[in-house]
Amino acid sequence: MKTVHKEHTLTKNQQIIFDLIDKSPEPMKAYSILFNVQKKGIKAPLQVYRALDKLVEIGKIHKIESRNAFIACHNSSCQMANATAFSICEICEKVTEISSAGLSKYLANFKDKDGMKYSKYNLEFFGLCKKCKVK
Amino acid sequence: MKTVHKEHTLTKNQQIIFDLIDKSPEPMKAYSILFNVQKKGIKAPLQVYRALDKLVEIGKIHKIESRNAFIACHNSSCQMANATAFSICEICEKVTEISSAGLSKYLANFKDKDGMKYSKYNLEFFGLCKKCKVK
DNA sequence: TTACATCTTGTTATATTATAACAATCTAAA
DNA sequence: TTTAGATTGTTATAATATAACAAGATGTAA
Repeated sequence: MKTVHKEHTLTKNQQIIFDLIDKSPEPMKAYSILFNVQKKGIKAPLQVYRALDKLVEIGKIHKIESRNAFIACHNSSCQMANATAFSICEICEKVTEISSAGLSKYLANFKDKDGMKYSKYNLEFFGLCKKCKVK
Repeated sequence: MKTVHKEHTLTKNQQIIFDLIDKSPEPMKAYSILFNVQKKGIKAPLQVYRALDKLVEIGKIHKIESRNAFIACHNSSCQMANATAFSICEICEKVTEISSAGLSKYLANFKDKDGMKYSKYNLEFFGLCKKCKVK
């Protein structure tokens, strides 16, 4: 029941909700998650939001801010919690996490006009996915 | 009453709401905007959201997705509507629009692993602003 | 000018997303 | 085994956003 690393130990609710998001082919919204886990005893929005907050915090999932939806992290789990990039299809709403060493290096080293650096960022690209482009 | 370019002509509600946001030193939330324009006859959330939608569409304002708040565009107005970058202070919540030719060039030319390019994106950097860093 | 299409408005109601507050329970480590 | 801290369950409510529809304004073309 326990994993080796404490930082990855999920509580029951967290595990249930993570499993659901992880299996979903698309980002899930909080109340859709709630609906799906009610049969497992999670009945209230707060129970969902608390688990989501924690999962985001430890990097197991990410929030797609422009969609108010959540997806599981597949970039060697939890390392990318503070530096995320996604592509979002404006037609089918497919979301893909971008893992590009070049991009993350560029952004982590970016200095604004005051010379300030930022190790934490969220980038959302919008366009058409391959499938929708063809149509 | 009319400006030279039709695409910049604002309706009464749009103008009232844009002026308010433009004067604000910080991003404004929809219901705070509503509260502030009620004395000018804008009484319902939908009137605010409709104006906001239009102002975002034509690039006069931007939405800070992670904060559900809106700020006026100061990058030669409306040209940056589809390619936005901001720095956000995690303590005082100060938000600054980043206008960096290098950054926008890099992101506009970024290709994902499928070779796909995206002309539209939103980037939010998080950190501490100068003032909050000192404290 | 008139008539039409389109856009914008005003309004009520409601949907969706998220948090406050607090008592009870569980868990990990001393 | 006790105690501090995290997590849970629960009710209520706050904050953000859209649906639906009637009425009014505006541009344009005959």
